[in-house]
Amino acid sequence: MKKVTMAEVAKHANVSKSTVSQYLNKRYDYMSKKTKQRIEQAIRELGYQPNFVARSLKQKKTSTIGVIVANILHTFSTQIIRAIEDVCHESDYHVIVCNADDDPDKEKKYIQMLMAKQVDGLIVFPTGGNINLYQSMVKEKFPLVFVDRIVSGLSVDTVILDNEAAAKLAVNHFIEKGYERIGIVTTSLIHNLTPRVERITGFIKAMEEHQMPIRDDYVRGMEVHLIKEGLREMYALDQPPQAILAGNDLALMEILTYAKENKITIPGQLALIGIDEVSFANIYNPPLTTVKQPVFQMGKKAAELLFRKIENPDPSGESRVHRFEPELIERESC
Amino acid sequence: MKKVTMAEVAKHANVSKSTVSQYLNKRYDYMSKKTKQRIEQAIRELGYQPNFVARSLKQKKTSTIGVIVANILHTFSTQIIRAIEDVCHESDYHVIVCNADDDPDKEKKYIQMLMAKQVDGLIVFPTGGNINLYQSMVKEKFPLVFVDRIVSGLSVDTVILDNEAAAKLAVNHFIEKGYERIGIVTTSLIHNLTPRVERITGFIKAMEEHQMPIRDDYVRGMEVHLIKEGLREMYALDQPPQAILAGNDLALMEILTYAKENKITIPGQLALIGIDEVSFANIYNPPLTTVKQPVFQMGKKAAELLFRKIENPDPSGESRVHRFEPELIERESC
DNA sequence: CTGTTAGCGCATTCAG
DNA sequence: CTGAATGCGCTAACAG
Repeated sequence: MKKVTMAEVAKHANVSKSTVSQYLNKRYDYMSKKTKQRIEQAIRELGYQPNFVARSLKQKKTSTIGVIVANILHTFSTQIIRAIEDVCHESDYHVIVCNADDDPDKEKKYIQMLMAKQVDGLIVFPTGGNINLYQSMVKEKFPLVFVDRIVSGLSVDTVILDNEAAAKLAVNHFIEKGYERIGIVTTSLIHNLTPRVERITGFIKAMEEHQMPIRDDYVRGMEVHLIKEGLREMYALDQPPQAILAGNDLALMEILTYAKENKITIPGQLALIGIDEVSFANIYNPPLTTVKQPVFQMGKKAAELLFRKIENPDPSGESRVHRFEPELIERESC
Repeated sequence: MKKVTMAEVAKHANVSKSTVSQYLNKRYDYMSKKTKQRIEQAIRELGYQPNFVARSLKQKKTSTIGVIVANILHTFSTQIIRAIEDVCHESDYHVIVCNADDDPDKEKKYIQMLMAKQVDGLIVFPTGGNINLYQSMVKEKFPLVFVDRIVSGLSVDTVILDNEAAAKLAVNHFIEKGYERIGIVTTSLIHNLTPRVERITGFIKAMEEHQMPIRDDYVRGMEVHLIKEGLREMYALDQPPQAILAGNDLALMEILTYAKENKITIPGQLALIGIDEVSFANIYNPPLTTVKQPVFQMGKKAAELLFRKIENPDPSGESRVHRFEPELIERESC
């Protein structure tokens, strides 16, 4: 493990450190051809690699951003991460990803860790449990973008799906296909997370618009491991639902498992639509009708918003919510 | 964006910087209660956050490792990454993930970038295209661990599946179930990547052990987008295979798609086993028999090997290949 | 127990 | 066109 420094390169090339520095930063304006070549040669011979850490310290810029997802088990999270990474790599930013695991304490720890590491900005899927921390970040004008969840009363740019529209798309499709007993199943609602709440709201609104009755029995938000039990209860009703909207990919997996275990045919006995695209939607038997989020654009937008904040900090601190439109991909499960 | 420094904390608490530094590094041994409290208070009042970058520069340690995967589209890659991240977060390391996209040039760029960023070590799924670079890293004793692929002639600890065993497990299962016309389909072999080559070798050996004939027609390695065409050719034979081993998850997806498009029933008309576990194996119709890699242990092992190298650099530079045993998960596709 | 001194490797004035 | 000087924020001896 060696460590060639700029000083050694300078000595080797018979120039001063600052000349080397200028060379590295492509300020060739007033540099003689000969000097340039000597430096190039010295760098090659010594195998010199600039030290980013030292540069970061000096420049107060690490060219690194942090991404904290609430729960990496969601396909959506991983897809967004990939989109962010793509954009960042193009712009020569590095990305450090952390998974808060739906735990506000972990989220807090990661935010502090990443700030201590002097990341230039943060994209977070907020758990919602650290309002004070978020607030202080806003106050200090730390570049911050939220994804997927709205934290009310806070001025932070937020990239999010039009969740109500997503649920409506699904409900309308169910109704078009002639289904009447329609339900929605999603993961736990106890934390009032935006997507889940909005999807339920959208579901209810869409049903009302069509004058369809809404049965509480058919509207369920439960922790993942309780979903199967919830489905059992629904199926124990005298009139179980004919169609179910899966609020997200995790809920979808549970419903699929339940259907398989209980030999419920899809779409014969149960019409199914999932919000969130899943890798196997196309090849499943039957292929799964899903409501797809424009993940790549959303990730890209989040990164771009962050870059803008990093590169020209807006003193006004204005922010807005950027909604993206979902799209129904009709396949055969409904 | 403020930036409270240690100096300000020191001034605020009426002590010197080094005392604060000692406090932060929990060297309380010879510190008076009062001083300690004053420092604590100053930190709280000022909202001081230590600057990792400065510390890293001084200590020549960033507590960050880099992971470069050859191709992040493989489930295996993402699973290993998750395992590595879990282990690292426990040990307070950060992880920067890069995707070389099977491109040696990208790989090279990322290796250099990460080393410039002074990561303490690197876990890489080598593309195999940068032997010289790998060699110079070894020579400089830069902490390095390879995953999934062996680079011959290089002394680097490597974590890898016993790929031959994986293929044998599958072949044996096919044979037990009475299949005779058995094939293997995997992604392109032109780069001689370890897993693919070894899986084919394992396949052939297992067939030979059972005195089964090996038809070249049934042994195919093709780029992902050509697999369907390859399958078409296999099915145009007078005797198409009755059983196919999918060499990895990408190949499996293609086979599944082809089967669906051509209404080939599984396992009725085609028995199928995939190497690599996929998220939907359990809920697919039929549930998919797979050969599973012990991903978590492999990721953990890779991280631990790297930590050991980082923490006590072994002057001998010895290294070995760490093989992990695959496991057949029998479901219903064979 | 606490303060002083010296860098880590680099970028940036500001004189030559 | 080039070099000397200064400091980013922190740690690490070494003195008190």
